[in-house]
Amino acid sequence: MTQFSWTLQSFRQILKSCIANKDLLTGKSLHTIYLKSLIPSSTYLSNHFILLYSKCNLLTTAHHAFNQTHEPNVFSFNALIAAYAKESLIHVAHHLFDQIPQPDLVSFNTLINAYADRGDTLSALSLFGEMREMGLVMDGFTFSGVITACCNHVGLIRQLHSLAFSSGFDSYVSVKNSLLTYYSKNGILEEAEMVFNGMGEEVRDEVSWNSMIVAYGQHKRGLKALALYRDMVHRGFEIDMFTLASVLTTFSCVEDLSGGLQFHAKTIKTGFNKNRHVGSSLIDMYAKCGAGMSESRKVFEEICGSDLVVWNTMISGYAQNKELSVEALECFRQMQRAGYWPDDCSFVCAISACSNLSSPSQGKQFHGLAMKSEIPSNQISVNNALVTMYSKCGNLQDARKLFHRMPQHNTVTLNSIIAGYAQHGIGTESLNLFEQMLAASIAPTSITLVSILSACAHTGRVEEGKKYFNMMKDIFGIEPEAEHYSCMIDLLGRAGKLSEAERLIDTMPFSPGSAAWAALLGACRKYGNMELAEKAANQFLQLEPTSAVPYVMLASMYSAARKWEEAARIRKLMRDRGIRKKPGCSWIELNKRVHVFVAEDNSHPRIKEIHMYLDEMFVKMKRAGYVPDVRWAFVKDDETGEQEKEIMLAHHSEKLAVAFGLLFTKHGEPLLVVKNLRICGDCHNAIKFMSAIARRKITVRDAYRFHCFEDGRCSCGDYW
DNA sequence: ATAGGGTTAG
Repeated sequence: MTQFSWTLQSFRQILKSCIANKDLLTGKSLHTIYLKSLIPSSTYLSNHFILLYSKCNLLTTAHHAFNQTHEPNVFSFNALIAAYAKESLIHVAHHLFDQIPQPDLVSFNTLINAYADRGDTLSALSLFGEMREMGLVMDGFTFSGVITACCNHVGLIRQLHSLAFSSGFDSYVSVKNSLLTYYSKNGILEEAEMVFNGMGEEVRDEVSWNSMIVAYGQHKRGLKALALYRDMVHRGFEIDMFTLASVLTTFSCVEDLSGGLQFHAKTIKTGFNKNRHVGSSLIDMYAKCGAGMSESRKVFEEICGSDLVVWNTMISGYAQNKELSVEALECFRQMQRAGYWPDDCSFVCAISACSNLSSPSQGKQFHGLAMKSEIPSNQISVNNALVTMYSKCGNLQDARKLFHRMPQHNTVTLNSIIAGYAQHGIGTESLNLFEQMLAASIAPTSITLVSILSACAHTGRVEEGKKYFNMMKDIFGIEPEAEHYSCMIDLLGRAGKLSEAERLIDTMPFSPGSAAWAALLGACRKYGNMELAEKAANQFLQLEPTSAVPYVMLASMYSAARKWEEAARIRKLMRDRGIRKKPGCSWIELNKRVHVFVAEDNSHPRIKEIHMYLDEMFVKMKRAGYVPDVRWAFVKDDETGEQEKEIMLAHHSEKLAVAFGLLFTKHGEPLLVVKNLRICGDCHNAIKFMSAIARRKITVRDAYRFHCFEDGRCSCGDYW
């Protein structure tokens, strides 16, 4: 008898260590021995086999072990429910839950947490209600789980807060910590602070401190976050990878590269730079603080055993540095080759890279791949990225189709489609959707307003723009930011209301940024207001001393006004200061390859044919009434003749790209050309003629909006 | 109970 009980006990002990070490091999042989042995079936042992298989992600085996359990108890059910919840098979988990004769606290907590993970607030809450009706005892885990499940609903969080208070559950630090976290995530820093301060020194633990650091970072309070970190060090708290990762995200949020560099050194000293969480925070920090991706890459290569999130951080870094979008897609493929399955996040980043590139063929490929991989939950963000992708690839029809087919919309979905219509100059649709949004009581965000105001600006809707701008603070509760003011200055200036635009810039509640002055400068150019242009250019230069934009603008304005000496003076100034015009660059996709053209650059292999084609085209265009507008030729010296200027114009990158497209695609096929800067005025006129002569639909996406040329007309109605 | 990745504008 003693012999036998010793065996059972040794079984228990070995099995426990197998679970702790995820030692499947030993565990499985133990299981075989157990089944064949004469040991009477023990529910306790069976349950631990279920746990083992669940921990090793062997769901089917775990279920099989459950079926072999002679008298499954609540513990057996709970173990299996946790296994299914881990695999996101919540329906099965709930079905099992329903079969438990008397679910206990752990059963409820497990299922509530599973629903919280999926963001299913309603199901979590109904379980919580059931518990209360049954009078079942709760604990801190129950509350933390329900709070997590309500993470997007401030109202519910407040209610849970007061319930926790009245029932005494707020004495659990974990409950306070999750309240703090979710108040902050919902944008209410004050309440998070109140929870943190209300805890008092003796209650706060590392989790509270780390959570509060993250909260300050999320609200761009970099100094506060750092002060808190120093306080932690001062008080002798252990600085672990949680703290380091939390502080690093703060640097990303406030784009503080020098602070980030200092912390990088700290992570190397402690060896945490090789940790996945800390490492990906470092990668993200470098990517977001404008250090380019070379630093990120170095960190990436030092991480011990990367995982999906680390890869996604790299992909997203490349995609966010827009000019590295090709590298983003390359990184996605590297990840696949390394054996990782892309998740929704990987797809969002890759699709966004396709939007940056205006590469419809690759975008479509990712669309298909995402559909095939049946991404669980959060499909909505993949679809949002796709809506933008189709729109930015000039295919508003498909963007709209997808929008209507989507099973669910959120604010980002609406922002995306509203922006799509705005960029295509279809102001009516943007405003319609916005009104629908308001009617459905969906709160617009600051980004929605940027899109709406720019939709008004692109289509000359001055009164509506003013109306919405004035509603921002009082009706929508959105404080106008620099971007909104720039839109308004653009809106007014473009409509010829220059003095009103100037008044707005002078009466802004904070000092205007470079974008505001650039908008005013653009308007001055359109209306030939030299005096105001000088002022705007000077202000702009103070903020961005290395930019070529104001020089180029002023020089061309002086030339247009036939003030040659002034134009020459500006060009000399620019030369003397060593400032160079950012080269215009256009690209077009053909047979899944991107062809890039730079003005005056003859490196494309087919450039001879392109020039010949353009020569012939110009003859036809001039016959149809095209007159080259040499004001748009940016000459470097002052002796350039008219003839030479015309040739320079003819070699602008957008004309080269369009000509290439016309030459090498099937007749009738629409073209999409993308330009890094704003389209030039002469090209805008020329492409109208080209669209009529070649009978093609030609879409040009510039840095600002879409121009869709057809039959000699542009969709912008020449209002740009 | 805390830490790493995402979509929208300009």
